[in-house]
Amino acid sequence: MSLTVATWNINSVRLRIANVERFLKLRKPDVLCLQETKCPDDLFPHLAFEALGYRHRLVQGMKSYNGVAILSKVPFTATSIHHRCGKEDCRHIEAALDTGGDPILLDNLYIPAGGDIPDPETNGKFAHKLDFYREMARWYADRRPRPQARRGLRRIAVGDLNVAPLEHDVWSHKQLLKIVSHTPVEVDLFGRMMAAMDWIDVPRRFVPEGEKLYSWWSYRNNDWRKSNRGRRLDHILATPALSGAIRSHHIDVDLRDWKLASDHVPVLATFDV
DNA sequence: ATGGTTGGGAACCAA
Repeated sequence: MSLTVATWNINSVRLRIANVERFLKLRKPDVLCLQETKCPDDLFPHLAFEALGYRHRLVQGMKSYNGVAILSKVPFTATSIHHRCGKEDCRHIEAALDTGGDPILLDNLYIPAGGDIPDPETNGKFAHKLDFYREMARWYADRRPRPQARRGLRRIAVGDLNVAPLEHDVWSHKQLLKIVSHTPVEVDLFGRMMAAMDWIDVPRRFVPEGEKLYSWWSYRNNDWRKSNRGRRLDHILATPALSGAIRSHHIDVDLRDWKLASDHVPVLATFDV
């Protein structure tokens, strides 16, 4: 079957529920992973998703900040809520998608943004971000199968990872080297997390590293398209077992122009599973 | 500089 997974930092699911519905009707992903829902679980707009056929939902939200949700047409069996760095701040949930055969494990991640100053000594938010990456790298390393079994491990990780790892994942590599999201220490830790599971960077399968690719544009630009000072902060990763199943990707840039747009746009990938 | 949330103004967070 064809499996399309979408990830979107929605920056308040209640405020932008009409945009979410419009997107789901337009692209019809099988699974949508949201970050920054900013919505306690008892207020989550379940009915809107139920009405569009997203009957399987895993939601972990809190008041004001963070929050992640997996909305799926595909049934999932096992689910996990992960607490990271000793906090319960709603940044990582996991579901096992039942697409026939072995389940496909799906991680929905909202990694800390890290604040303004890229110094863990003076900025606790940046320290938290680095700790989160270290914890994820260790967690994936512990789950990486032995080489002879690696063929079988089907896992997808998506989300707002708040790091733009490649030179052309930002509008100016040189000018962002000291800006949080593109500093060498973050890019190194991103690489360590990638190596821990042998992750494939799905969009970069289709877009060469020399081409610009963004999923986020600041609200603080008058004309985001004209200035085009973007960054690729939202990612879709897949294990080598899914390498031959990757069919296509799409970054829904035009949604940045919708009324009441999020500063992030959806990233989608389609697999033949 | 802009925007969301909370809470009823200003602070915190986003990146």
